[in-house]
Amino acid sequence: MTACYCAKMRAATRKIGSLYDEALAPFRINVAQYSLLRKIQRLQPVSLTQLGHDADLDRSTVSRNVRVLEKAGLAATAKGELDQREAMASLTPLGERTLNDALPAWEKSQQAMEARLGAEKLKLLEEILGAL
Amino acid sequence: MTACYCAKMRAATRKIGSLYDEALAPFRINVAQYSLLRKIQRLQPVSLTQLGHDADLDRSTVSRNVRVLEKAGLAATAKGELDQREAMASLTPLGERTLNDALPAWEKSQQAMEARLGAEKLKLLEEILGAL
DNA sequence: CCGAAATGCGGGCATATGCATGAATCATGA
DNA sequence: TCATGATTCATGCATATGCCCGCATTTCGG
Repeated sequence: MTACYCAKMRAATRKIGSLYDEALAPFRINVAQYSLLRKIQRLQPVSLTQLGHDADLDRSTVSRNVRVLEKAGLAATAKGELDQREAMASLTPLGERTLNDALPAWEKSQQAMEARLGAEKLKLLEEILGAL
Repeated sequence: MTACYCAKMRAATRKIGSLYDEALAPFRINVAQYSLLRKIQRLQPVSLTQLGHDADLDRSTVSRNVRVLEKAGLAATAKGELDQREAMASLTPLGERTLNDALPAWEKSQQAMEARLGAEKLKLLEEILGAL
């Protein structure tokens, strides 16, 4: 009986995620928050729906995750000017600073991945993940 | 700026997971539950700690996930005979039957992965995930 | 221009996950 | 035997995630 590809991916993702989380812990964010902050930074001001599309996340998930960032003072939301229904997210100065401060830790994690897998496999992994 | 390997893995895992979840939905279980049920089936009777080791999950996570399976009537726990501290998990007849019934759906999902990636990449993926 | 359909959101409900803590039990050494 | 330390769990706290529903706003057809 073959092993479950999905279960393996889930386990590997948990493991890798905990490494990134550990590296980002000094900045009081986890890798999910780091990724979301990056997306907000790149797209701001951005509606939650758009963030969800970009991150492949359910809109309600984005809504709650952004709220956590708001509570932490890293992001802020404001009603859209054109469309009053939209909640536009953007980074606070603290959010920007946190991303800057955390960058080396993130890069270190990226390098840890490269060290563990090697450039070749890493490239393949990216290709495979992209194909999914 | 390179993309975050971890974020990509997380996104890909969510996507794949939802495919398996969809396939397993008729049996009222998701892929996390399917995996846990399989592990229990393979090791039963098995302590929650051992399950956690095997699944690379926190003990408390296993504890709660097993409780969900119990509520669904798919698994049961009993105090260990040798060690009263241990909660030994095993499948109920319904759990066994559910696993049997769900097997084709799971296999279909596995085959979908093969169809999407091809045998070669899939083998690489397994190798890479194993190396993590 | 106005009512219906579409869209964007928040909240409720449920599971998954990890960490820290405290209770129960077991093992070990004095 | 008994106190101490180790082990096994459950629970509280927090985040992540998805689905569904109801509300507000926007858009669009008549």
